[in-house]
Amino acid sequence: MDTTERRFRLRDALISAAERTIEARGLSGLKARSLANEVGCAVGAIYNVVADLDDLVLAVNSRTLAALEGDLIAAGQKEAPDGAGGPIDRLVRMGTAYLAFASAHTLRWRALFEHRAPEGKALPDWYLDEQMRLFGYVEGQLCELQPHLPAQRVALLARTLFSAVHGVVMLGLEEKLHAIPPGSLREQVTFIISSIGRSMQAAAEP
Amino acid sequence: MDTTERRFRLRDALISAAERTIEARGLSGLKARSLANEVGCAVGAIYNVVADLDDLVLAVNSRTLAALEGDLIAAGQKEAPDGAGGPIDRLVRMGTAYLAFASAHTLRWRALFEHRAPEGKALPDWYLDEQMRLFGYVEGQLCELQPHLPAQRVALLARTLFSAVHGVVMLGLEEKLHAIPPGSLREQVTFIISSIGRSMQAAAEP
DNA sequence: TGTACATCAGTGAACGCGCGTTCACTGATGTAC
DNA sequence: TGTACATCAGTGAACGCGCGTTCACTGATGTAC
Repeated sequence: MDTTERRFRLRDALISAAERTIEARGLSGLKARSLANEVGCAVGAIYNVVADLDDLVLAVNSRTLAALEGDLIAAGQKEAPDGAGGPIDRLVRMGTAYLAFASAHTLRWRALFEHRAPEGKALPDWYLDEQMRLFGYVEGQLCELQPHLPAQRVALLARTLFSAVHGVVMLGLEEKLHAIPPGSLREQVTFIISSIGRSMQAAAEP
Repeated sequence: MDTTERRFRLRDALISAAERTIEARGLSGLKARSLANEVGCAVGAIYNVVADLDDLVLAVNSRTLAALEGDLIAAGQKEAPDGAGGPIDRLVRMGTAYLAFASAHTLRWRALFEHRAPEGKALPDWYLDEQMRLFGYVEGQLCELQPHLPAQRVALLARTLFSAVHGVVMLGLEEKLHAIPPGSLREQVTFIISSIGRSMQAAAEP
């Protein structure tokens, strides 16, 4: 086996192990030693293949974003079962998919938001691009809803809509305050998206 | 000076110092040694008066909740300058007050949500009660909006509305993705509250 | 008022732990001849 | 094919740091007589 191939495999194994660990124990449960133990290498070996544990987290988050993106695209393209199929309907399905993803991979999803770039070192461009791409899908729907809105405006509305949904999902999945039954969480996500969506639509027809 | 008086003063000084520290450096910036240094006592003295650093954080959060509550009440009672004054209008003012509080005390406000009870030890009742009280104000407005809704339902809607606003404020104040100008953040908060509020109102008149 | 004693707030060095990262070393792999 | 050598992945003990918490001690304060 090639030497660069070995390196690649180790790196990949580390990312996967980190992914599993974060999924099971959360971002703060990620430790160099147990990671090495899991993939069956020495602690030092990690640093042959990765600059930092932070690097590893970034790689995991990148995978998570990609998976989330896949789900959102699928949800946006899927034809509505009940026949209704405007942009609002697609947004609702995307929101529901977001909730489903967050429910299924809570800790891994939370890691996306918990992770902070270590003081002074900025996030790499490719990572920011991935984030932007996700917002893009929401913006696409909003453009369809209100074709004559300036792009700047659309970007802001997309952020707002995303943030609102995100907030409901985030606090909803927190065990803290008396857990909400999953069914009503779904209902609430649907409710706020269609509320806000209709409101945006109404604003377009004065 | 009485000995219990001295204890009380030290405790109070510690809470205040912790409050200032959290406001300035965030929850993770709170250290026993620098705290002791700030109030001018030895590290050990802290533990005469407080069980834990966690205790201290709880006390600070309690104060923060009280301050926030004060602002929300004021905002809810204040008469609308433009004359409009239904429950939706009051909710909008409360949401704006929430945003203002979070902007003015970002790190202290964030500490409310970052803090986790240390594995196994639950939060004290009085703390949970304080949280509940805050939700109560939102529920009050919703009841006025839809008087015939069952209490359970109102509670859920209040949570949803709060979470949505919270999400917008939280992600809006994050520097991460290209800071949003404060003006448009305010506008967006107003927008989602009135969207959701109108939607709830409409649901009441079938 | 003075003296002896007990209490307990106050002290800060030291303990203990967790953990990321390094580094001198080893040994397998690949290359040159 | 065989031998000598160089490279570099792999090793894991050790370093270093941060930090919450403890604990043996000290000295001020309050109390009893």
